[in-house]
Amino acid sequence: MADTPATVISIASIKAACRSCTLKELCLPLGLDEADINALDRLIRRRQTLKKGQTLYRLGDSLRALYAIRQGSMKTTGLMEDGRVQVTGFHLPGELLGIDAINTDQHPCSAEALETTEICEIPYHALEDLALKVPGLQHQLLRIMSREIARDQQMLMTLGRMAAEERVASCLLSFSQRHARLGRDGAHFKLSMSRQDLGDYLGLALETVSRLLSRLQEEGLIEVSGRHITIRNVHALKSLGGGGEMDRSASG
Amino acid sequence: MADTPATVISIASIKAACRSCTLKELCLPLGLDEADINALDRLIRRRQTLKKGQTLYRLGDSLRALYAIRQGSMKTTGLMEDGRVQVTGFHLPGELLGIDAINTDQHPCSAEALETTEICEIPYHALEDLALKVPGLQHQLLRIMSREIARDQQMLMTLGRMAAEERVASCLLSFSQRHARLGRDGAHFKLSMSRQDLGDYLGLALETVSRLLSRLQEEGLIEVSGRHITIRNVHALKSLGGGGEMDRSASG
DNA sequence: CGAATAGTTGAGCCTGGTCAACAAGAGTGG
DNA sequence: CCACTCTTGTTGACCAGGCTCAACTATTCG
Repeated sequence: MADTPATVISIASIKAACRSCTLKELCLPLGLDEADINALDRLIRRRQTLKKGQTLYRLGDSLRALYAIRQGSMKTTGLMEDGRVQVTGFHLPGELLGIDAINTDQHPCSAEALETTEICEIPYHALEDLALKVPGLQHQLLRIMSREIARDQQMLMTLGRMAAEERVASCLLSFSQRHARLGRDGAHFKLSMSRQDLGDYLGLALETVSRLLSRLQEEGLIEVSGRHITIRNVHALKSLGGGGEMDRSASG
Repeated sequence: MADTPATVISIASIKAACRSCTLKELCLPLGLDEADINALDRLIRRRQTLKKGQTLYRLGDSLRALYAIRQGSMKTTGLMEDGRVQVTGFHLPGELLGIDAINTDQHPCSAEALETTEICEIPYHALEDLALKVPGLQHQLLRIMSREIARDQQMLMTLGRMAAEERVASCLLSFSQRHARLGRDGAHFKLSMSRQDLGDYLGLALETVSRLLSRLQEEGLIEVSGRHITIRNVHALKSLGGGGEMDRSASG
């Protein structure tokens, strides 16, 4: 079985290559031509698989690479001295992690897999160098960072000005839209995070999240069965949650 | 008086030039050498002065330029359909506005002057082009955007997990630190925004902000006289507000 | 100087947090 | 495959932080 290593490597690298990745229109390669994607490909270190609960990096780690999610999901969390947690984001395939570390070369948050998750590792300094040579890549990188800023600011509004029920509705809509963009059913999905995680994301107690999911179900807007969510009335949900996280994203 | 236009223009452009700007170590020019700063200078459109209440751009405006604050202060605000407001940031000299618009080429928030404010306008597409040629500029741009993401995520923690008194303390510390970085007295400063603005930033009612400023004064941590704030006990304030907005900033 | 805006303080209420008990899944080993 | 345990989720009772409404005071601005 050790007689065809070249073939094995080649198959592996094709599988992981950006140019054959179904996510390339959602990820860094967006807008790049074949040659540029190949250049990007050369720089990407091959896949890494994390199991549920494993961390990709921790608060304070120095920045070595950015990470793109191929499959699965992650959460990023910030921490206060007294142990209070804020989930700063849930991340789905095609999304880029670690960009908040560029400023200080240290990660200001930790990233943990919510389920078995596959990751592409993109050495950061090489990426920056390549971005100088590939205008489309620089642009896409700036766009992704700008999108993250706009998303976070939308989240500031969610936390600062929305009532608890609105926050939960907004969050569900966001998941729904992001699932749909991945080509999945936006009306039915499974949450990969706990009620606690949702509460730490939405600035609510886990009991409140649970109660509000129940209430939204009673109101006929959704159906809940543990972590399985079915959207029953998108319109009513939107009138509560303000259209979800606005995500005038990379494809706009 | 119209007989020396050349001289007048020249003086004006020297005054506005990045290379002679006291803020260059806090702004885009950080880390650039003389030649690169000059290239950046050529691209910057000259100063514009906004009076209190004037807007630099509004939600939905298309992105033409980024803006650096030379003097004064601004707030950026997001809006919900029903009129609820979230202040997404207060901005002091040396800070860059508009980077959240890169993603969609449209500003997702409005920017309004809190007092008489001077602005440098940096045409965005020209800046992106220049960043391809000047590695230090690309890096600084990425850093500034990364810093904004880290700041916003810190703010998510403030809104999601801090009690009202902690939020106010954290906000005051942040102002204090940013004033100090501008070479001003970090222990005594004048707020340029109303209690309403602070509330819209911190996710609180304006009455709550007012009450908590009074309470912090009673507790001996600060002195308040209208918009004049004196920090009396930084340590106690930090133990409340968690060290202010972490701002391991551009100079790190 | 008067009007309008901004800030302070009080009273009462309500949303969402805390504490607690229980139920339902998920993972493990016999 | 089932029993046991541990984790996760649900629901209730009660409490309190912060919001709303309101009256009053202090500034700012014309």
